[in-house]
Amino acid sequence: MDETSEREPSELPVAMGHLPELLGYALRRAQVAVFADFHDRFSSDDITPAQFGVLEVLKYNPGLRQTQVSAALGVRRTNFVPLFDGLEARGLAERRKVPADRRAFALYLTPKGEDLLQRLEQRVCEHEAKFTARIGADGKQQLLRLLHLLCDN
Amino acid sequence: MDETSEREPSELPVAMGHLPELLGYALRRAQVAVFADFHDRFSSDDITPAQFGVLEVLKYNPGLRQTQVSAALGVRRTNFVPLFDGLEARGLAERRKVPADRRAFALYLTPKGEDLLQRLEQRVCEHEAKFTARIGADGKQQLLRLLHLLCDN
DNA sequence: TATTGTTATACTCTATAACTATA
DNA sequence: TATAGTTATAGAGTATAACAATA
Repeated sequence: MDETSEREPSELPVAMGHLPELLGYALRRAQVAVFADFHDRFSSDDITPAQFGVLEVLKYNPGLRQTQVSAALGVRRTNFVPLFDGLEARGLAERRKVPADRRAFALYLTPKGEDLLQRLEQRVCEHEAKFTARIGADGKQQLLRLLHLLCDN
Repeated sequence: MDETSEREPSELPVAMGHLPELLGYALRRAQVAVFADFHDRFSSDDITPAQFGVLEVLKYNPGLRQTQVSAALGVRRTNFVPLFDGLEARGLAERRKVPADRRAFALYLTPKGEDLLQRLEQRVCEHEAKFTARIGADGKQQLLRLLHLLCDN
């Protein structure tokens, strides 16, 4: 194949227009990059970011009601059911009946879930460190501040 | 209902543990917030962020091959097919045969697509302005810089 | 009547394998 | 043998409606 004529279209860089200046586009790309690294590190443990979030909330709020956990994480209560089922089936967390309200379940980590979470938290720090290395510790604090401002209105 | 005893669990704020300091968690929340606003503004035009990205890339790279467009946007070529089909069916963009390579398609905006994109771009500025108001113009530039550093390695 | 948790379901996104027609 | 585009398909993630048990 003739190199000069063949490479004609593919060697030119693609102009992205205004996309790089759009917050939504930049946020999506960054989120995909960070979640991909999370997946690389934790798929062998069968832990997704959403599952990690549930474990983390239960650690600091043992006994919270199912609907409160799902609301805090921005997951609809209907989608939270299979999400928590997976953790419970693996013995990482459990539902307990609440005498005061027989409709409700209070959620808790099991000892096994606490152990796993502790080990996960250490490795999450390494995951964070990978990206902190790219933007610096100050950069990370600035970034978190700006991201929270974006959400919290 | 007795207010003091009833509110016991729901009135306490939920502790989010380390989640607010995790880049992935903060990025996801911010992205959801920004995309929700995009959806509010553009769902009546049946335009998703991904479709807007395609139109934008075609505006600045008319005649680019299908695979190049999908690669530039981080969409697998197999998923790009129905994405572009939707735009083509609505007369916003089109595939043209390439004489030099009869396997390939070169992609173009139609005049109708150019018109729509111009109107979309104006309204995307309003969408951006909503979030820029929360973090300031400097904040936005800092945020974009940090987000790009996070991806570009 | 309203709320908690659940089921069923549907729609979008994303991911893989395999096909066709060309190169 | 490799590449461009396509099809089929399967798995997540996310959305709504409706139900049973309980408040």
